[in-house]
Amino acid sequence: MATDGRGVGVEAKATTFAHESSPVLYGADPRPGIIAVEPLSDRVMELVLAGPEGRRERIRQNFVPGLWLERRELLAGYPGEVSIMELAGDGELRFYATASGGRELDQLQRHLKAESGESAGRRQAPYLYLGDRVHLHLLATGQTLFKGLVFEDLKRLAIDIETDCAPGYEFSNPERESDRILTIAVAGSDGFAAVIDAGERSEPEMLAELERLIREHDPDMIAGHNLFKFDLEYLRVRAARYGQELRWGRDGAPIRRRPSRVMVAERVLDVPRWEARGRHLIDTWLLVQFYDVSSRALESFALKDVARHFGVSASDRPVIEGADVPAVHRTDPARVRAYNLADAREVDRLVTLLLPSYFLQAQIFPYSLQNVVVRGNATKINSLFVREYMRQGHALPVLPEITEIAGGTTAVFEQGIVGPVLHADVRSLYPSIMLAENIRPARDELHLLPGLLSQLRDFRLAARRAMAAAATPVERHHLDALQSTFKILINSFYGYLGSNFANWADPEAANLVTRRGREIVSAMLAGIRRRNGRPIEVDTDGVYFVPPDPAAADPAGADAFIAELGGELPAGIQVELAGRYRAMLSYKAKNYALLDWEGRLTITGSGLRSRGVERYLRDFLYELLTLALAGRGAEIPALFARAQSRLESHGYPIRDLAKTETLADSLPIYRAKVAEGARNRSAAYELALASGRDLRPGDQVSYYVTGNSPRVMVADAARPVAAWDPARPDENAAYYRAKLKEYYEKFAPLVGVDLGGQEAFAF
DNA sequence: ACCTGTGGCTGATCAC
DNA sequence: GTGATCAGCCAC
Repeated sequence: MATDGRGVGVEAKATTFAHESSPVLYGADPRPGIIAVEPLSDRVMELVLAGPEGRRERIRQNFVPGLWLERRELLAGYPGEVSIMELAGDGELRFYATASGGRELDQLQRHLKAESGESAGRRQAPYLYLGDRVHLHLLATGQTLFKGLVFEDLKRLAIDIETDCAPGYEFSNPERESDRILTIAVAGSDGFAAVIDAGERSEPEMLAELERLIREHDPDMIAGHNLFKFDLEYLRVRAARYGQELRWGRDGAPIRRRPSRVMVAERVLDVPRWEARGRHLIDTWLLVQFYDVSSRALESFALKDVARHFGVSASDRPVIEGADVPAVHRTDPARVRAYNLADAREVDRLVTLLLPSYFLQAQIFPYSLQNVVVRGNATKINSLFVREYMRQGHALPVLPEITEIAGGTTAVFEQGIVGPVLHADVRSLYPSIMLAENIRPARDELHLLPGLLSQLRDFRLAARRAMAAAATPVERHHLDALQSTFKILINSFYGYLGSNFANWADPEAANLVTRRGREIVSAMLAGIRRRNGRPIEVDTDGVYFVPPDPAAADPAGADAFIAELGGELPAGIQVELAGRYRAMLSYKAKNYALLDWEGRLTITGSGLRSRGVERYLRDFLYELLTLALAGRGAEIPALFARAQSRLESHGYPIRDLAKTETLADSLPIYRAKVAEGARNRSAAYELALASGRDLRPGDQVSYYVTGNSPRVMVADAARPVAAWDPARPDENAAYYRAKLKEYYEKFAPLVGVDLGGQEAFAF
């Protein structure tokens, strides 16, 4: 084995332009072809490198970890070996201390914690310790993963298992002897696919065969849907039955598991972390969680629903009407195999859709692929600052004090149905303000932020231009992934300024950005009004308004109107026409419905389309709004009557009546909060507790309401959807009818339907 | 040990 | 019944 990999040939395909040459963005070490970085021991890192003809080589590097200190005196009395370096500049963290190995660094950190009484990461801590060794090594060396490679250079293997379930139980449990693994399907990017079948092998033989396949195909990444919470755990527990481990590491090391939390927007998920040395483990369920933060379009996170959403359902999937498939055809081995293989193929297609953006980020940020996925954008941007300040021997500032930051303007000026409507939007409002006014963090002595931001903007423009000129669809796809990744980063810089846990955050600068934003939007509103337009609703960087005359609603007229508006705004601020609509229902702030000129309806806002609302109500509202905005309001009472009678005749599938909620607290914490009176009881948690399953934050519970009265305590009357029996439908029709009626009475008058007679007098 | 932000709406529960 | 509070979801 080589001791230094610089001579290793890399079959890298050149990307279209030289963005990777920016050391601040990509790190100062251009070493290409790094597939993975793994701690081999306390003092040695192992790099997996792309070699000729798809081969993989391994080299070793010294690992010299360090941490930052405010004062030398903190080291007083520390018995271990430390070498200390004084840094330039005004930052408080002005000493960098290196230890001889990982264990020694942890020991040093414990000393500092005891000495200062503060743990790392706390605002007052006089030191900065980073526990992620791969991160630290990449920071210190300026290396990043995947330079000079394209996504397709990585060898992928998708995996999925089907398991048995004892009669009378709703879920498989690996601890139950009978609930053995039925099949294991694998599908590789090299076209390889196979199903390991319980009909042909004993369970330990199946596990050994899987291990052999992994060794043979030697994938750089192993992916699965719910891999972390289900498949790996299931395989591990079954393997343990036979005294086996899952030796999936590149060097044959067993995979390791540890508990972990992942923050996805407002949610905290309990997801264990798994490591297979020298390979990346990818859970598409987790990728989908992050995707959904911006799309909010997924009905469920189950593989088949997600595959359908992305249009990647495997064509060879057996068609089964109605219910969940595994339960139906577990008894039919051929179907289990086919279904299982379809799952694995879908997983691989999801990986190719959702992972490339993270692949590109891993070329930039000094993190492992797994951590690039789970770390927040502000944390990742912080790492760029740390890396460059470190390279220049510059001191780091401590975390700023927390202050309140005011947000964007939100307002509704008119409610009800209006039209036609234009949507004017300031292009990249906050980044544009930051660039136009040269807003940067006060503590950024090296002036990194303005450079990074303008560089990213230029790279993005270059990528978009190259995209337009791309010779092949594959190249265009790469460039699109690149430009959209840059866009995500560009939009993260404002959030960075306001972040609570970033060394160069600057609440004053963040407040300046939002204040300018409010001023710009208010200037835009004034411009619309001066031209006799009617603003309907505004949110942060965009305005919906009725133009002054019908001609301005035409494409040409709208463009001209928007151009005039834009002409009045400060230099560097561009207004664009974000949409033209035939009609709009303005309901409340951040809540509206739009009908475009092709007759398509889009609904926006939690009050109108939350997944927390039962599907039958959402569908009813969708149809109601479609009729209302199309000028067919007279048909709405009949729509209501149809839905009412359908409820009476149990005509809705239970899925349409059910609510699905995501658990946010762990069950013990929920119980404690309820006991203290800190929160109310809630149906989802009560059912989770009653199920006896090990449900965690991030898991979902679907339930419906039983009983006869419209006024029931939901937390008591709820039953799991899986317990619903079509032969004896016990859903509370009175409850669901009352909810429908409330909805009707709330929205019908808003869209101009006269509730008439008794209904009207009921007020 | 980990963590980007503010603003807004609704339903369920519970105290009054 | 009413209002307060919490939790959950969503827009940007």
